[in-house]
Amino acid sequence: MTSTLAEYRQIGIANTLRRCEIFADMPSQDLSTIAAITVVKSLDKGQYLFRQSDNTHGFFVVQNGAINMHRVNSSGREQVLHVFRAGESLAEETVATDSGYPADARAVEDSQVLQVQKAGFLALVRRHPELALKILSAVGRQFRALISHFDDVTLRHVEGRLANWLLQHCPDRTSTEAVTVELNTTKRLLASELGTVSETLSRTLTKFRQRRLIRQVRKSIIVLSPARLTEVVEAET
Amino acid sequence: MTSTLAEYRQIGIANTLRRCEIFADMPSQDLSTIAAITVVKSLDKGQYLFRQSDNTHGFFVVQNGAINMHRVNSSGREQVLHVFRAGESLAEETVATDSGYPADARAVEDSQVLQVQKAGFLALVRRHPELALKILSAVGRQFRALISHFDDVTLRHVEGRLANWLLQHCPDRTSTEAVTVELNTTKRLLASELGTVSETLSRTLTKFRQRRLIRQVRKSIIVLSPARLTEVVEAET
DNA sequence: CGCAATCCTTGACTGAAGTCAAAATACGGT
DNA sequence: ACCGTATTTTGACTTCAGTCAAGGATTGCG
Repeated sequence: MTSTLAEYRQIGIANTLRRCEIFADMPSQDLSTIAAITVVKSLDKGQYLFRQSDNTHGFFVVQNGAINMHRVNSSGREQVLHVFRAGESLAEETVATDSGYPADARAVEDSQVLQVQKAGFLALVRRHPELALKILSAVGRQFRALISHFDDVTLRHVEGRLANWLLQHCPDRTSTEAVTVELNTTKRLLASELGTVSETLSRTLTKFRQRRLIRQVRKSIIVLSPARLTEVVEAET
Repeated sequence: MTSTLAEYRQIGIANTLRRCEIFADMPSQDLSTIAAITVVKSLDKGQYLFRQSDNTHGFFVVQNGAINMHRVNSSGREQVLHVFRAGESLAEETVATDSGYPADARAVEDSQVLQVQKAGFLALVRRHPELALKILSAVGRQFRALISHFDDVTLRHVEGRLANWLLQHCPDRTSTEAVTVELNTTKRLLASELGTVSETLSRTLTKFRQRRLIRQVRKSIIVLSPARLTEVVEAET
């Protein structure tokens, strides 16, 4: 009876892991080995998954919800590094060092995350070297994503960033067909993902509306012509 | 005769590698295996080591000189990610993927770098899994450094960044003894490392001079009291 | 030594975007 | 439907830092 419950738990975990790029093409039996060293954490909205100063005990895979990784300055202003959603992994680079987490991470919705525990994972890596390469490639992805976000924030204006964000939610950036983008977060959160504040986001959306680039209905944004928005991104000084 | 030359080359390479954290505590014989898959590249000042779109063939260790890794926006403005100097390694995360380099890299002084070739290195990793963990920990370091630089640039003012940079070149941040920091680069380059332009750096140095925090003699900056500079960093709004 | 080229400094101006405040709108719970 | 709370929008203002321009200082080279 207990063993059946444990098996279910394992299968559930394995299914989530499979949705993550690191584990996507891993044989099922290896996956259950990983599942065995994994624990589920439930977080309420607003609760911290980790803080920069915490000791590290593994890395995480988001099962559902959203985890905001960020840094805070002394006056309380927050810089969002990334918002991780279902299937994304975070803090993988901590498995090889004892230097703490790279930033703070907080649930911005009620969330469930899997924690793949460091000790067990390291033991596994020693037996399966390809696993280290998988992690390395995941960390590389994060690294490139971070750089892209970095130069987005430092090298472009809010207009360009927003246009880009909208385009990432369009199936085809070159089409001239209207596309509806659902905004399933608050604008405040979107603003901070874009590295700005809600007032500026609001004003920028207004500009786009006036230029007939978008139309807004409640929490839906209708991109009237992805192609014209693409021009905005490229025309950026 | 030729074999003697080859041996010398190997030894020279091995000595450089040893100065890099990744290879610091590696047995000499493993190091020569690495040296065997390593080539030396000489770059003139201004010459590119790689561009973002290039195919990747390995990662690099700086032997001497300085390599500026950066991104450029459409109007030509550059955001420096890091300036790598002797003993530092870069682009390690490319060994596990085929996604190109994360940014552009250019020599800002005449430089020599070692290129550890990808194919050979990957073969080695399969035989020595700990090597993958070494690389992973190096990439983790880069990742954290990049995040720190990111929030420095987005979350602090030039004043705080400069103060911090000066303090990193002081043996003791809390001392009240004057310390001389040698500026062995142009101010333009320092400005871009700090994520600003030379005019702003110049003005900020002037402010510090007026507040009697520093004194300038040619290319030397005398920090009159590291402790007082530390206050500047912490007082940052 | 002297001149050109680069680098650095200073001033005046500009602009993007953050802050504060207040009004307007949306939303959940009873 | 109604009320209280949270979110969004708008306006007025501020500020940091970038740009442009011009003058001064350094440096290296012939």
